[in-house]
Amino acid sequence: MKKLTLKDVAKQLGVSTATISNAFNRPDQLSANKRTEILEACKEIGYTGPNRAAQILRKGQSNIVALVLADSLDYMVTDPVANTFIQGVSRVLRENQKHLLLYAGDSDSITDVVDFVDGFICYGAPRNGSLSTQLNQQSKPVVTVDFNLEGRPAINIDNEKASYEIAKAALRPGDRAAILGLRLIDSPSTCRIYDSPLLDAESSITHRRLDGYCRALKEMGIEVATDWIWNLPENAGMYAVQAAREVLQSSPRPDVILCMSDIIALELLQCALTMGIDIPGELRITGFDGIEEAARTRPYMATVCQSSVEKGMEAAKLLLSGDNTSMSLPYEIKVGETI
Amino acid sequence: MKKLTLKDVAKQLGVSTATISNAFNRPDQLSANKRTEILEACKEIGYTGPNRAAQILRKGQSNIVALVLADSLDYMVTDPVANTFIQGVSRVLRENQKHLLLYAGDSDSITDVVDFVDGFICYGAPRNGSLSTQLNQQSKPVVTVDFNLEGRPAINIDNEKASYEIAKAALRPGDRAAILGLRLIDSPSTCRIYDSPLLDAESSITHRRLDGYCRALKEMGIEVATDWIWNLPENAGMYAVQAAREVLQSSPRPDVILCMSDIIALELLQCALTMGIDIPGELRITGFDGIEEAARTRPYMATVCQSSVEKGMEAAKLLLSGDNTSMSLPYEIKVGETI
DNA sequence: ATTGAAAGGTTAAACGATTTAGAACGCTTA
DNA sequence: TAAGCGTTCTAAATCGTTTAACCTTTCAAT
Repeated sequence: MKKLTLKDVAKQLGVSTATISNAFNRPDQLSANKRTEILEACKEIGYTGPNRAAQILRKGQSNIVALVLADSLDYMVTDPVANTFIQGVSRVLRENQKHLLLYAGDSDSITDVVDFVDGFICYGAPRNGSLSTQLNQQSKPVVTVDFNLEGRPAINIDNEKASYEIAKAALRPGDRAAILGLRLIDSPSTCRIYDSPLLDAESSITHRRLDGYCRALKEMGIEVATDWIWNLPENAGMYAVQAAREVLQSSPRPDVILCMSDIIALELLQCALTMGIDIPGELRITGFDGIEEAARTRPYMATVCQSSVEKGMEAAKLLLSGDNTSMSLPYEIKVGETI
Repeated sequence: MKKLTLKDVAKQLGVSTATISNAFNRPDQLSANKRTEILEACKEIGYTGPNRAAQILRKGQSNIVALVLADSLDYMVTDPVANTFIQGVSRVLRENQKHLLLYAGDSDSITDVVDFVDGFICYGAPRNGSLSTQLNQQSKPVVTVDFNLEGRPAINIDNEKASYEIAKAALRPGDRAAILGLRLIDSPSTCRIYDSPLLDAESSITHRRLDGYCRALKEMGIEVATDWIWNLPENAGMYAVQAAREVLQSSPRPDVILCMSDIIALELLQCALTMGIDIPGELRITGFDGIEEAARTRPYMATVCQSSVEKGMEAAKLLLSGDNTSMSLPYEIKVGETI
C-alpha cells in the first residue's frame, strides 16, 4: 500500500513520466485529449498529483513564504496592529495558493528554512542583528515592513511626516510636551531616556516618529528635553501603564503627550480620566496606528490611521511580484477629540 | 557564485559525500577528529549544511508541522482562546526546532502540503467536511483539538462534565434558564434554535456542552425548551450582542443564562448592566473558557477555566511524540460573582 | 598464524519529480 | 524521393541529499 509515484503511473498508463508530468504542469506540451485521458486515469487509480517534496527539490520552488516576526508570537497575536497585518499577508498568500510559514520571535537563524522557502516577509526590525545579516546574505527575495534592509524593498508609511503632522495638530505655542516612545533605547523596562544612547536609528520606525515629533516641537519653539521622553520596551499595556502614571504625576504636568502607539495612548487616556484630568482641556493626547479601540474611546483618540491589513496585503503582493521597489502607503490624520 | 553542494564540498575535502553527510547528521559514524575537521572546513568555505529541500525529499521529514485552523484567521487572532492556543503550539514547536505552517480558515484541501509536512494539528472541527476526510485518508500523524477524528488522538477537556458542573453551580430550583450556544445549528446569523436539526453532534465540543447543561437542567427538574436556546454562528462580539439583547428582552426574562463562551457571557453581562439588571440578584450568568477579561469584570464572571496555552503545548507535544492516545486536560470551575 | 569484530570509510542506489535535447511520426512541398 | 516542419512523446540528466551495503585496516583473542 505504498504511495503511487509518477513512475508507477507512467508504467501503468504506458506513457513516459514526462508526459504525466506535463499533463499536470504544462498543458501546452500535450494534446488536450491525452491530457484529460491521463488526468482521469490518475484520479481513478488514486494518484493525486506530483509529490510536493520532490517538486520543491527539483523546481527550487515551494510556494511557501516565511513570515518573520520581530517580536514574540505572544505579542504579535495580542497586538491588534500586528495581527491584522498577519491577516493581510495570509489573505493574499491564500489567494495565490501560497503557504505561510510563521517564523516568530527571537529566532536567531533562518538557515533551517532558507533552502526551501520562496521568500521572506519581515515585519519589524529583528531584535537579533545576525538575522538581518543572514537575510541579506541569502539570495531569496525579501520584503521588509516597518523597517529597512539595505537593498531590499520596503513597505511603510512616511512615519516622520505623519508624526510631524499629528504633533503639529496637537501642539499650541508655549506647551509643555512629553513623548511616550517605543524601543528607542535598550532597556528591559519602562523609563525615561535621559542621555541613554539611541538604538540604530536608521532602520527603526519609532526613530522616524521621534524625528517627526521633534521637528514639530522645534517649529513651535518648544524645547525637547530627554527627561520628558519615556521609552517602553514593547508595545504592551503593562509597560504603558507605568509610563502613564509617571508622566501624569510629574510636575509640572505636560500639556500635551505624544504617544507612539494607540495602545500606549489608550492606557494613558484611561489613567488620566481616572485621575479626573480633563481631556483635552487640561491635557491633550495623540496616539498612533488607528486601531479600532482608538475610535471607540470617549473622548475619541486623535491618531494617525494606517491600514495594517493593507500593509500585509501589499507586502505579500510585493514579494510575489518579485518587484524590487519600495512602497509608501497612505495614512490619515484623525483629529479626534483628545487634542 | 552558485550555492555549494555536499558533492562540491566532498570533492574539495577529498572525502566521500557520505562522510560529509554523516559529519552533519550522524556523529557516531565517523571519528570525532575527522568530524570537527570537516565541520570546520565547511565553515571556512561557506557551506552551511545540507540543503533542506533535498533532505526533505530524501528523509521524508521536513520538521514542518501544519496547524489547521477551523476558523478564518481574522477570527483566530481576535479570539483570545484561539490565539493563546497558537502560542502554546508555537512554543513547543520552537523548542523542538520544528516549524509552523499556518493553514487557516476555510481551506478546502491539504493536498498541497501533505507531501512534505510532518503532521497536522487541527484546532476545531473543519467547516468543510472534505478536509476531515482528506486528513483521515492520509497517513501523516494528526492531533485534533476540541473535536474528534476517528482513530486520531485528541486533546480536550471533558466539556460535558464541566458544563454540567458550572450549570449545577448556577441553577436554583424553579429557575427559568436560557442557553446562548455556539455552532449548534447551521445558520449564518444569531437565532433561536427551535426545531432546527443540530449539526453533527459527536465531534463538536459545543454539543458536549449542551449535553452537560441539559443534564444539569434535567436533574434540577427544569424544562429545556429549544426556543430558549440561542445559536451563534461564531464566537464573536457582534453575534453575542444580538443574542444578548434578544434574550434579555424576552418576557418573562430567564433567571439564569448559560453561555458557551466567555466572549458571549461578557457581552451579555455588559448588556444586562446597561439595562440596569442586577447581577446576580435578578439574573445569573455563566461563561466558558476562562479568558483573562472574564476575571476583570465587575462582578467577575463565573466560568470554566481551561488553559489554552497548555492545550496548544500538549497538542504539539503529543504530535511530536508520535503517541496515539488522547488526553483529557484539567479544568477549573470558577464560581465568580455572577451566580 | 588465523580469525572476528570493530572502526572508519566509500560506493552507489534510492528519494520523486522536472526538463532539455532529440527521436518518431505524419504531412506538405519542391 | 527527399527535405522541411510542426506535433507529440521518450530517454536521460539533474536537483542535493541519505543510507544500506560493502570494503579496508587494525587489533585483540584464540
